[in-house]
This record gives sequence, C-alpha cells and structure tokens, in this order.
Amino acid sequence: MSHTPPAQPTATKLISVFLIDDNEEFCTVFSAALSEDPNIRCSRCFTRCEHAIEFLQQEPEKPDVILLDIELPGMWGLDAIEPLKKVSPHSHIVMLTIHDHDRNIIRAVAAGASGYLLKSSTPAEVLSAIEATMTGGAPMHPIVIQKLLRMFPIQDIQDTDGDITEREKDILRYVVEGLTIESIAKELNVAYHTAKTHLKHIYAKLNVHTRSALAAKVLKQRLL
Amino acid sequence: MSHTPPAQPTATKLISVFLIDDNEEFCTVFSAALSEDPNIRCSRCFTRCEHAIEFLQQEPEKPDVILLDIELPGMWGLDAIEPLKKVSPHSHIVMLTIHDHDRNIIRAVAAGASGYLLKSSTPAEVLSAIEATMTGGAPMHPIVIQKLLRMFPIQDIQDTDGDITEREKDILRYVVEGLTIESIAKELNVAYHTAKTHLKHIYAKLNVHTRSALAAKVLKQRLL
DNA sequence: ATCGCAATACCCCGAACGGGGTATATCCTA
DNA sequence: TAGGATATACCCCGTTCGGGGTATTGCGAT
Repeated sequence: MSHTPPAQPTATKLISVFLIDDNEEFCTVFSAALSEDPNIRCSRCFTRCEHAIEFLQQEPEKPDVILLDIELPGMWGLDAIEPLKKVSPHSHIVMLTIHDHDRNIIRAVAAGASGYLLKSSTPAEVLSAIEATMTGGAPMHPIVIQKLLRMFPIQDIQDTDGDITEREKDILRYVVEGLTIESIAKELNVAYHTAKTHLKHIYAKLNVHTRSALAAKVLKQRLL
Repeated sequence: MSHTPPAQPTATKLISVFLIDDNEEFCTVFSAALSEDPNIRCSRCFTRCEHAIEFLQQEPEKPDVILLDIELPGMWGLDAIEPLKKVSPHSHIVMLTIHDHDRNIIRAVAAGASGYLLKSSTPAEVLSAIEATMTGGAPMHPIVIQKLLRMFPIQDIQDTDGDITEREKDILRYVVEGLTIESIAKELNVAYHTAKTHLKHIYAKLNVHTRSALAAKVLKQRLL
C-alpha cells in the first residue's frame, strides 16, 4: 500500500485533458474542478465531436486524455471514438456520461475507449481515474464494471478443463476459427489423421460430441 | 455530477469492515487508515481465513465488507471466498492483494468476490471503493479492469450481425449447445428441413461456413 | 528398466453437414 | 395489391464429421 498523499504533485509533467460535452455549464464547472488538481490541465472544451476532431487534425499538441460525452449534437460520442483515435492515437479516451446501458458500454470499449465513467461520480473520483489512466489503468465506474461482469459468462470455469495439452490447444485455436480438420492439419504441418486424433482426445476430455458444443465450451470457459 | 464533499458523513449507518491479512503491520496501519473515515468502522482483523470463518459462524453481526488478502498461511484467500459467503451471505468480499495475475482475478470474480483491489492503491482509493461497493458497485483496480477486458473477446462486435430473425435465434441457441439439426428440429417441433433452411440462412447472414465458426461468432459477438 | 502419456499416423464406416436448388403460406409494408 | 421478408418444407449430392479401432516414437517418472 503506497501512502502517497493525494494532492502532492508527483514529479511527472502535467496531464493535458480535453473535454467534449454539449452542456456548457457542465463544461465550465467541470474543467474548473479538474484544474484544481495541480497535475492536471484541462486545456480545451468542445461541444461537438466534429470540432474536436477538426481541431486535432491541425494541432500538434495532442491531449493525454479526452473526456467524451455520449449524447451530443451531430456526431455521437460513441461514433467519435475511432475518428479521435485516428487523429490522436496516443490520447486515452474516457467516456463520461449518464448513459450506462450495456450496449453503450460494449460499443465504447470495443471502439477503443480506455475508460467509462458516469456523471454520478464526484470530480475527485474522475480525477483519480484520469491519473489511473496515465499509469496504464482502465478507469471504470464501479457500476459499469458490474455490468461488464454480468455480460460475460464467468460461471462454470474450471470444471472439466485442465489437462488439455499444448498441442491440443493448438488444434482448439483453429477449431474456434471454424477450420476443418484438413485445414488445421495443413496449418500445423501434420497429417490429417494426427489432427483428427488430437481432436478426438479433446472431445473425450471435455465430454462434447460436436464442433459447436466444443467451440461454445472453449469460449465460455476460456480454455485457451 | 454530484458535488458531494468527500468527507461529509452521509446519512447512512456505519459501514462495518473486516480485514483479513497475515501481515500484522499492514493490518494495524490499514485499519487505522480506514477508521479515519467517519463512515467506516474496521471492526476486526484476522490473520487467517479460518479464524474469520470460525468467528462469523457464531457472530450474529456480519460485516458489510470483508477485505481479503490472497496469499495467507493455511487457507488461501481465493478458497475462502465461498466459505465466507456461506457464513455471511450479505457481506461484500473485496480482494486486496498484490497478486494481479489473470487466473486469480478470474477465480475471485467467479467465486463471488465483489471487487478486486491492489495493494498499490492508496488508502483513500480503497475507502472510496468500499463505499462504492455499498451502493451496488464493483470496485476494481484500474489495472485489474484492463486485464479483465483483455480476457474477454469484445473485438469485432457489430460488423456483420443484425438481421437475425427471432426464429433463427431459436436455432442458434441450440447450435451453441451442440445439438444436431435433427435434434434442433425436434426441440422446435418443425421438420428437419425447416431447421436446416434456417441454419443455411444464418450461415449466409453471418458469412460463416462451419458450425464451430458459427458458435464462435455467436458467443464472441453475443448475438443471442 | 518399465510404465504411462503425449504426439504422431493410419483404417473403416455410418451419420451428419454444407450448399445448391424449389416451393408454399403468411404477414407487413409500400 | 403487389412486393418483400419470414417461416415452413422438401430434394440432391459430395464432403466432412464422430467414433471405433491399432500402432510407433519419444520422453519423463518410477
């Protein structure tokens, strides 16, 4: 446990933050709150994604963190993630929104967002989340995490698994890609019958009898 | 954004916390740090899981949160999650450890841990995480979240998906169970050929050509 | 030195798959 | 009311699968 006093300026350079939110009052209040931290400078606010993207195309000084709302006039935040990543690949994009629906979370994470915070957070929480982002973390609101966990089937892990050999895992990797035994054998440079034998062993170990059940089991229990 | 002043005692009752960690110094220092928050009372510390479980069997006053280390003499924290849940079902169990290996994280979450914090967190971060737990959140260290996200296949969502009809989803549900067309047809009370036609349409829509690729795509993109 | 296991390779055969058709009834929308 | 999507059903045919064998080589533990 590192007992770093919260507000002590660490010896790193300023964290530069952009804020994209169409609520002007929120922008004002929140960028002020951000600036109270000596490590953070909220450089610019935008009310539309398009403006931010346009700006970043010509601006050489990219921000470290982009706080991005979802519901915006014009291009929505979710659709702005990829364009933003394109014009500023090294910026961490953190969603900051009231929308906590599963679909939005998935889409944001899939599109490359580093974090997903809710506007119900206190500014202090957002601050520490931003700092966490800079050290390789992924800031997520606890509620969001719980939703993510519910979305993924972590149940019945580690029941029948275990003794799948490395070679068998090689086979499995191609099976979940949908390859036939013949193709798998070619990929692994072994005879058709060899790959087939391996697969038979896998079937026995995992107690499945079809390709689809196998693929399902492998993915659900993360056997790779 | 709720501008709640951080240290203001909210109108809820005290959060009771148990701490299980074999490092006595850590226990002392950390329970002291916890007690600085007026909302939290670190009621007891244990150096072994067995002690805590034994104690809770007779103790009617269950804690709200149990902070649990992983590496412990005797029973390890991961194996203690389920017994603890048994003797105190309403306690939120939050791992607090230096072990950030994927396997541990998965096991903890699967066993029912509400959160997973790292000892590299500041006490303040742990405090706010505990409070988040009480309001339905799942506290996770940002690093842990990132690991979790990497573990789950969230990639290529939303490319070819979409227009799968309800009836086709019925078929899909059985396909990922590993049933043959014949069995699926029986389950749905339609002719063999009907189920087969549906499946052909699915193949075309999702652009796959094997059962295993289909199952993989369905699970990875959560088409059900 | 032997036992076991993993990896390799081959044989056989009935069952199921994949992909190409065609066809009907229904329902919703344009 | 005509067109489009959906659910239903059937035919054909070559390929692949699933499951049952057997067998050799090599490595690590006993």
